[in-house]
Amino acid sequence: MGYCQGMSTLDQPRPRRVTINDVAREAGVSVATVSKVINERYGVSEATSEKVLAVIDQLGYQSSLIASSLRRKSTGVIGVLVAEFEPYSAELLKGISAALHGTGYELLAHAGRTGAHNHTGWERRSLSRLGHTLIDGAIVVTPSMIITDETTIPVVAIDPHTGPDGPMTVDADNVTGARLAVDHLVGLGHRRIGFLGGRPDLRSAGLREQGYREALDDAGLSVSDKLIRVGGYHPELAEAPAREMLSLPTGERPTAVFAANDISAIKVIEVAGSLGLRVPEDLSVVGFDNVPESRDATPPLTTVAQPLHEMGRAALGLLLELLEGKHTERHLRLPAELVERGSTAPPA
Amino acid sequence: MGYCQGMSTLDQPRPRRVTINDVAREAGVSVATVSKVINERYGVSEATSEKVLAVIDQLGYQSSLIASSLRRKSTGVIGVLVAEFEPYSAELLKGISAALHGTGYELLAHAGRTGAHNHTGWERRSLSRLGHTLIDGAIVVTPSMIITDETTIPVVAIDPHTGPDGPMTVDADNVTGARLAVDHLVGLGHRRIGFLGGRPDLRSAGLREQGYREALDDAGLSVSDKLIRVGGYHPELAEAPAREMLSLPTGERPTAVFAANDISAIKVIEVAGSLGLRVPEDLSVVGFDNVPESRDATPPLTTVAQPLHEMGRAALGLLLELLEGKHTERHLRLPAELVERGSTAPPA
DNA sequence: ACCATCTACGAAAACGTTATCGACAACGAT
DNA sequence: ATCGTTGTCGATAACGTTTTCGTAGATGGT
Repeated sequence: MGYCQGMSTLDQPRPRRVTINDVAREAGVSVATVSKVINERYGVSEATSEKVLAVIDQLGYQSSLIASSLRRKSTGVIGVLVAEFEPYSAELLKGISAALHGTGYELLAHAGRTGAHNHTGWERRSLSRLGHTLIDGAIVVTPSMIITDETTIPVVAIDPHTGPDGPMTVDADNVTGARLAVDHLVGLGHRRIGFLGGRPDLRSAGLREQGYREALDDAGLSVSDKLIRVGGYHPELAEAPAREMLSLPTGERPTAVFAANDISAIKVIEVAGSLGLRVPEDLSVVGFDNVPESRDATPPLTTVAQPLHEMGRAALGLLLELLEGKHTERHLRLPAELVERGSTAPPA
Repeated sequence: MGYCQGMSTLDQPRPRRVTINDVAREAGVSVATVSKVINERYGVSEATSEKVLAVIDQLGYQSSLIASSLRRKSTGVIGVLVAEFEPYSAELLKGISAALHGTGYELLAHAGRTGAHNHTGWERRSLSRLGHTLIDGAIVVTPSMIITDETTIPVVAIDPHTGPDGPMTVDADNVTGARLAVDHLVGLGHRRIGFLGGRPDLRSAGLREQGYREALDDAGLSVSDKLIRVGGYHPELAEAPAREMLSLPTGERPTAVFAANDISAIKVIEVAGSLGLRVPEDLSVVGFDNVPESRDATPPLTTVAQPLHEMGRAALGLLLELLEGKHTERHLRLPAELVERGSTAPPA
């Protein structure tokens, strides 16, 4: 019996988009001309240009990114793929976002393995889904896998670079960073320095161990397997190895421990306390990452900081240059920095 | 003289997009049919559907979100506007991102006042720039201003709601949260409870003060202006008022302080220490927000937590319902929760 | 006057989809 | 046979831009 006619008042009538056509008609020119004015193309007189701009202003016209993206073949959006929104990626995002200002690009953040969907390789799927269409390029943070360059769009990874066939990368100098930490301890006079490793599947963990070994070598100190333990990125995973190492008989027990990440380092401090060891008087501890918690630990943790902000900025820089066709460095390595706080002191 | 022909080998020839046309040709059907298959529209036989799907798979076809966005008038992207990527917004993003799984929507994060561009009202500009085209709807986090509904797209704010004319909102129950904190202190036996306010321009700060006053009233305790100080969201801004309050003569000095945010609360603990007051023996302290630092303070801070994850999820839920035309609640208020840690105890 | 050269502009063809609508065949019912 | 009906399918017109290319008019040199 016919439709309910009153319904139409319910959906508030959002005003119809004002298109380039409206502007053209109002200004008495063709759409082509309007487009040229917008994009500051050559070939339009001063007079008409002003007139068109006036109309644009008056009508409040905004060009449709979607339509123009379709025509040119780029969207002006770069994607950032992170596993999760935690402080580490947040700081990177901050750097990227800051560097984005004024470039005309937008940032599309995509979190991968939220929830139970912890399938490795989510990066590849996300990239192929978004990359074909929505984004011009991507920055992927600590990928769970090697991104091969088979993707449609340029990619730069924030990750230690592996081989010549991998994607472009930006990372902090993990080896030198670790050496900074160990050199600091050596400089304080420590001779028995333990190492508590990080997540074994993370390449950065291996590099930090390498830095540890190199630093000891250079200092003429021997590397003892008894002082090296593998840990993880969770407090629980660090507890047992930390306790083992600190329970060695005096004389064998390290006077200082370098942990591959702050989470583990803080656990070391805790375990030390439970064993009656004072930090830093009886045991010095250095971490890596400079997570927010490290500042508030007791004592505040001496640690190695990655220049996350700059890394984000650099990654974006690389990506943009790639998008603009300039061929540049394929790998950028930024220096890590030692942050001296209260958890280190000369040995007793 | 002709062009340099060798150049073409330099730009690696990214394979031409495979379009819906290629699929149609290969499958021996029309593009319309392919489109119907993709979108699971009614009116295509089982046989052709399978054939088309096979071809799609074989060719690795991915439909262009840009083109389809142009045709339908929606992009399947929702934008999240945050002032900055800090733990607070990161947690919200996490919730939103988790809730996004399976909806087919993507998340476009946009950070507003990075760098020196701290103009209030950036939300409006960002919304009008993105909203017209790139995103279907937006969630804006603690806007610096009231978002009027004049925007082209649906918006829900994560913010205390103000009046009937504002946008849809989701927030934590600041008043009840504050009452939780004060009730806790009252329950412990405190009678002189101080309040250290937050950033005066934040509506949440006012609501927390209101909760403080209500709780005292209900407990039959008088509200004394001498025990109320205005602070801010920076440690420095909290120091002077905290020192004033704690320097009152014994008998007037509060035995407990409720601070409108953790930053200030931690400063209170610090100041207390410098005045020779032990926490929690001589002074109980409760904060608000449950920032990461609160867990690592000494002693660990008792505080009120906002259910950020759920708030993000709820905001997205509201937005999606709005996008799908269902009219729902315009304002959602989620309960805050008291997190009891070590900074509170009965008075001496 | 005449041609050559510019400049300013517009018509029209893309870009890759989706939605409408009409065509056509097959089929059952009269 | 005739007439709906139903079930598949394809032409085609959008969606709002950008870009190419042709053309008309103005300019300048002989």
